[in-house]
Amino acid sequence: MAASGRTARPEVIWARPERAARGPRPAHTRAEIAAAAVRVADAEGPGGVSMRRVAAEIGCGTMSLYNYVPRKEDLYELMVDAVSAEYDLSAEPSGDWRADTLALAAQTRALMHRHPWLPRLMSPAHGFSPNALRYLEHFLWVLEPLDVPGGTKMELISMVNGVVSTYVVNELSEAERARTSPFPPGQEHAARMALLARELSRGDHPRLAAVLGAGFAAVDLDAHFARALGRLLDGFDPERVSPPPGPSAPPSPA
Amino acid sequence: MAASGRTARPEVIWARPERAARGPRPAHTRAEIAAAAVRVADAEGPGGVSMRRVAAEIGCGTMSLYNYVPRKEDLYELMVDAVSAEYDLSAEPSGDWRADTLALAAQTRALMHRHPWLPRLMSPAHGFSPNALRYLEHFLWVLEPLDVPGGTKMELISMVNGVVSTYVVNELSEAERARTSPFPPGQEHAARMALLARELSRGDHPRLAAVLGAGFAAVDLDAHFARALGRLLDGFDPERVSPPPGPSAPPSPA
DNA sequence: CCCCACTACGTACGCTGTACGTAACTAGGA
DNA sequence: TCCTAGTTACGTACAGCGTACGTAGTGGGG
Repeated sequence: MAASGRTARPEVIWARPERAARGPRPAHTRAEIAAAAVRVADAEGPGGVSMRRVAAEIGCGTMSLYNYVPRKEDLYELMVDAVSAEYDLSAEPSGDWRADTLALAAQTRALMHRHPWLPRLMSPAHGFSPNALRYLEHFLWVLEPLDVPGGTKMELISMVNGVVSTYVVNELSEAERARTSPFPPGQEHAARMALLARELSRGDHPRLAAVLGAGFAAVDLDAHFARALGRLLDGFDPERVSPPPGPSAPPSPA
Repeated sequence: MAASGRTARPEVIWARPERAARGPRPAHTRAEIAAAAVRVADAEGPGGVSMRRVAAEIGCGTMSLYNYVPRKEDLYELMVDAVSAEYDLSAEPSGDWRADTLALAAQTRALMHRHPWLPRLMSPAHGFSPNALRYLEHFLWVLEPLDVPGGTKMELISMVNGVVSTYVVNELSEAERARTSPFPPGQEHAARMALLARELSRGDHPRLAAVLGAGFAAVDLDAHFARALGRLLDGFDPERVSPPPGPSAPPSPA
């Protein structure tokens, strides 16, 4: 009795069988739908992904989509899993967990460059899609030479992905803004920079003015990225970090 | 001629004067509007923040809000700046940049706990609101004892905030999901965990099964947080990291 | 063979951001 | 002092959204 019928299914989409046992064969597949949604998001940004738009893309009525995807959130989950299939995990770990981790991070970065909506649509609430499992398993394989507890490895994976995500979002924010903004490209950014310069010239924020005035540009993004991640990994490497004086965080006795 | 009238202003909201020179005095202030929006977001989640809802909250017509906030995006910017005012930056840096940075990160974490919508609404495209400048300036002050170039300090700030954001999003994801989900609390999470267990018992993903099977729970979140951030800072500390063998990232010659 | 679960899809509802028109008001210039 | 131009306030309207629901039609298991 409780919550029967067509509504109120707390199910995870991965628990639903792709093909039902009884009825006529569905006209589309999950992969097809996910690919269509990814195509739309790539072309028009995440805001362009609507149930109507995706349904039109695969050539079916809007509400038919709900036979495959109970809620829009699940469509997002399908999309994230679909692009996660683009990871090339064919190579065996080299034994150098640091280099392999950097390579995985570079793949994630490239993935997010190909699909700029990924950071926004990826959520820890999704977690554990088929390709996410594949990825995690491979990452743990890569980390096997690293001599730390399993929980710490998960922590490392989470932080690496967080840092990569943060980095890419920063990296792409201006481009994405330019795409979204209804104004001539660069105009908004120019306005922001002019305002910032005016604000900094007021004399408050002297340290910020010094740092920003020293010149933004001419940074090698790839090297920057590798360096930032390298720093993070340094913190996890028991062979590189000198043993902490205190237990963990406190640098000196109180 | 070009784009005159009431539309097409590429202006940043912080460049608009709060009170116009000519017309009647506005009935509300920016701070009042931002506070109302924050109140709504705190109570009903970021999805509850609509122009109509906020307008009703301050007791004015929907379209009147557009006199203060040209686009909804700007309302978000106001909200982020408003809660950024909650940073307590009154204490002078202690000279121990590590401890001070951890304290700032703890403030950010607490801020995000108070306002769980913050990570989602905060965007690098906003950047440089008044309170963001205050925060950055103070952070750079804290980092003055750290002997690295200014650009590296900005990198550190960005990465610390990215890691904190990632950490808190992970930390709060289940709670947020429970608030959003139309199903009984915990039911969805339980479904996900059951599916995960079933999937892991299939025998693929042996490493993941080993790590996750070793027990999730009973972790001290605060210690976890401090440890993760401490690791990150280790990577920036020239006194703690042994000098890298190669130029930067590559661990050994090819 | 037949039944019924399942697919497909049109309609409709409540919600969103916001463009636009109009009326009231107020401060600066004549 | 009055006039006028710019601003505030706000109702109406439109396009688009997610999705609940009703209704045909279809095809595989008992």
